[in-house]
Amino acid sequence: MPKATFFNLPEAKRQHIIELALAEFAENDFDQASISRIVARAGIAKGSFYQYFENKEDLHAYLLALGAEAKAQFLKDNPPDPQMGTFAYIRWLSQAGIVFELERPQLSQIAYRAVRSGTLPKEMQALAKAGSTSFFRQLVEQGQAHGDIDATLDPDLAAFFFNVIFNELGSYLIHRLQQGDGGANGRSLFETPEAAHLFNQALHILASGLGAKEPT
Amino acid sequence: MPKATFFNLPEAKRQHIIELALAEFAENDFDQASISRIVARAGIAKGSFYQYFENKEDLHAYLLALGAEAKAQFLKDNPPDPQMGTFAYIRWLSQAGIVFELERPQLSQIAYRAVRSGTLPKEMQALAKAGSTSFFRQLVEQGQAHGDIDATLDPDLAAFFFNVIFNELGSYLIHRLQQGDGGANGRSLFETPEAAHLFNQALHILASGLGAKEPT
Amino acid sequence: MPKATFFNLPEAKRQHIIELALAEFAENDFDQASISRIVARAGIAKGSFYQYFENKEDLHAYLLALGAEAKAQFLKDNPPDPQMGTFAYIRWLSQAGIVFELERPQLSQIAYRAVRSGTLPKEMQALAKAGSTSFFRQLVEQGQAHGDIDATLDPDLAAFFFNVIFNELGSYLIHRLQQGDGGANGRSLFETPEAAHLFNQALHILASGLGAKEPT
Amino acid sequence: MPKATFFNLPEAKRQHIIELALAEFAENDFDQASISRIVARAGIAKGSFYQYFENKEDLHAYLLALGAEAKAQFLKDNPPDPQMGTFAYIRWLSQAGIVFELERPQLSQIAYRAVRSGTLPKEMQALAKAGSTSFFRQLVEQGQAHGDIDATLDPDLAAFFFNVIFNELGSYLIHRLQQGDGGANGRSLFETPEAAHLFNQALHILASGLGAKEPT
DNA sequence: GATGAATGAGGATTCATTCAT
DNA sequence: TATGAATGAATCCTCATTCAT
Repeated sequence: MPKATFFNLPEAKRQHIIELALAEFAENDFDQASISRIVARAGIAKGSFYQYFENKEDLHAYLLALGAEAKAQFLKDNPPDPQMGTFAYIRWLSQAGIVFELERPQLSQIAYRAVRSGTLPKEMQALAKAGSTSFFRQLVEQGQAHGDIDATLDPDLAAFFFNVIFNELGSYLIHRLQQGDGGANGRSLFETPEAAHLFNQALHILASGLGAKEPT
Repeated sequence: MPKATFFNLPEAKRQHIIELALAEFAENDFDQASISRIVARAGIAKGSFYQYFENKEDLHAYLLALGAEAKAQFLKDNPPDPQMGTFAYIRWLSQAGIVFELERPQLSQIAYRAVRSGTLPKEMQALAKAGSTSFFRQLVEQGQAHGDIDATLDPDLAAFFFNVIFNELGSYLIHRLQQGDGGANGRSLFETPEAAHLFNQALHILASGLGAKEPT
Repeated sequence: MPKATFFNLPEAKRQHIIELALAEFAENDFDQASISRIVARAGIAKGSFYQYFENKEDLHAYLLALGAEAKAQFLKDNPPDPQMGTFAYIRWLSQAGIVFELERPQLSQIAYRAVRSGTLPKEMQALAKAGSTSFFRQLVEQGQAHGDIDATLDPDLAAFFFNVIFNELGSYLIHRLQQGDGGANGRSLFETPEAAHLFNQALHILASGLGAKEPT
Repeated sequence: MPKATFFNLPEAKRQHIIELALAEFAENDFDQASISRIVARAGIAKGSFYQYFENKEDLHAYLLALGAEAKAQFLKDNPPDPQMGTFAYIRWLSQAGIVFELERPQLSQIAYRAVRSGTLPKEMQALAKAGSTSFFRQLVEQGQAHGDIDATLDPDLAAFFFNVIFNELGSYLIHRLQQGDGGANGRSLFETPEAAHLFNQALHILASGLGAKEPT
């Protein structure tokens, strides 16, 4: 955790540092990210950095935490219909994830790097993995209990499918939709008929593959 | 390419160096991998390394080439039934990939890192990426032509599903099956009823999600 | 340019580093000069050097700049008589060059090496070369216009004579006068009758060879 | 001196090695010249090199000796008119030097580098310098005895003028004449009216500056 | 006599972290 | 609290020379 010193900083200065740190860690893996670059750009002294943070890892962990918090807040601000079934919920979650990625690309990118790095210091790696895994695991179990998801499926395997598609679908769609698109960003990119069509198909594939089979 | 000097080395010494290099690059991304560490462990002089290889990149490329060659050989040794349909083909490919990963985990890991790094020298990156994307794209189009895959699906999106599942399923299954398993490795780990069951389910999910819908 | 860090150093330390660097680059060509040697002698950490300078080239360029500045200052402090003719001007310039070389032999040596190396970074080389060449070229043209220099001479060839004699005469005289002289240095060495005599003869040779021929 | 082994080599092989070594040392200063490159290009083993030569310096000294020998031979093959005066002799010597430089540029270049390096191992430097100095010194003394050269001049200073002009004039003329000349080489470049004119002027300058003054 | 693998000190440069002011 | 100079181990890479075969 950042030291108290950091939180005593004037809001503007703190934000400035965070923004530059986000940019650095969004563009570089942990090892490539450079404290020197951050402080140089932020215009603060090297030593000051170590008055604010324990070390490089401390800053990184803090940014990841910021990302988690921002996403949680985002989901809370875009709440699901409490009545929706499992696949509608997944649709909501996935869509929210994509919009979040479009609106806060740096936070998403840092989290993405962290999960895929293997260089993640210690607990974070396990934590992140366990987090998403157990979340989807729960989701699957509820879906099976409600009859939304094929109850004969191994729940962990089903959770794996949700997890991996959930993780990659956003990047795939964004990358694809940005092809030949000057540089629309944010929500707008995703509010096109083509986007809706692709998204529907993806969800349909998941539903067909994992959904409960109707008795014939 | 390694220099002639390297290939003139006694078999044992050459193997020793390769093994240590594989370990280093399997555990570290290109930038983090350390030539110093390799030579220290191998008990050779720093200078000797540069008698064998042009530079760090040369060694890395060689290891990737070794991996590609080993995998190609492996697939040739475990050929598919020429008559099989799309999903059977995917099953074969996926299974072969998993067994290869179990038997040569370092080679797989190095290739995996390389693809996900963006630091790949020049052509290799494009080659690898284009390779897998266009490969699955082709597979999907053939499947749609043969009636194996739902022809109404966007072929690129379907290829994405194959691609991502193909990339991640192996790691997932291996990781899961190794839980609570002292350290069985290679084929044996994968020749259990549980493994077969999970694998069948995974393929079934794909087939249900992406397969052609029977007319009712 | 050296970093701000360097200029913030205590005067004494900065001077110490500069002196050692001057010695190193005066005794070695750029490639042979060793940063390791400099820092070892200066008793500073390798890393500190790179807090002061961008890199080896940065230090080298700085020393060259110091030399250029020192020489310019020196010439300003020993101004020519504004009325003097071409040969008197050459005499003044040459004498000043020699005294400067005696007083700041390292600065002269570094500049000399730089000009003769061909390894000069980029602009400096062209600058130095063009500088001296075009400078003497101008001088010759003015001399010819004023009737000081034989107007039938190829001006470029005449400039070549000035240039080469100017470049080498100093070293020659210094080397010669220091023979059998314990170690007088600076101006004193040059303020002897012998020195004056040799210098007069050299200038006379030039004037006879290049000067305008009196109509008989 | 090269070892006996070297002189026992088949003529062709020996020549081949010499040519590549000449190329290397003509293009690089002593320290930059690379034994590795030479043996690689010559297709001989590293170890063999050290069977032929004591070390790098041995080879370098040998090449310098070859150059000296070749030049001596060249001068013997283009003998001066035994009756000519000092300036005619200088003219002949200078012209021969230029033609030699045009015909054996590598040998000239190596000698030139050696003289101007200061890195020259030990004796060679002194030797080379002393050699040319004392040669011109002798020439001047003879010229003064014969009344060709102003007897009031300091003979060492006069020798310096001959020496430096002699050393640099060739390069200057060659460089100048090759401007805007596709790539004529050898003697032809020097057999033009412009070349003759420049050469005449240069000699005339020397003669006017150093020659005996006619009593008026 | 020929080979070529082995050596190892040396080169420049980077960077997270510490510490005295 | 803020500063920023100091550190030094670590990075990749080069090259003349030696020595066992």
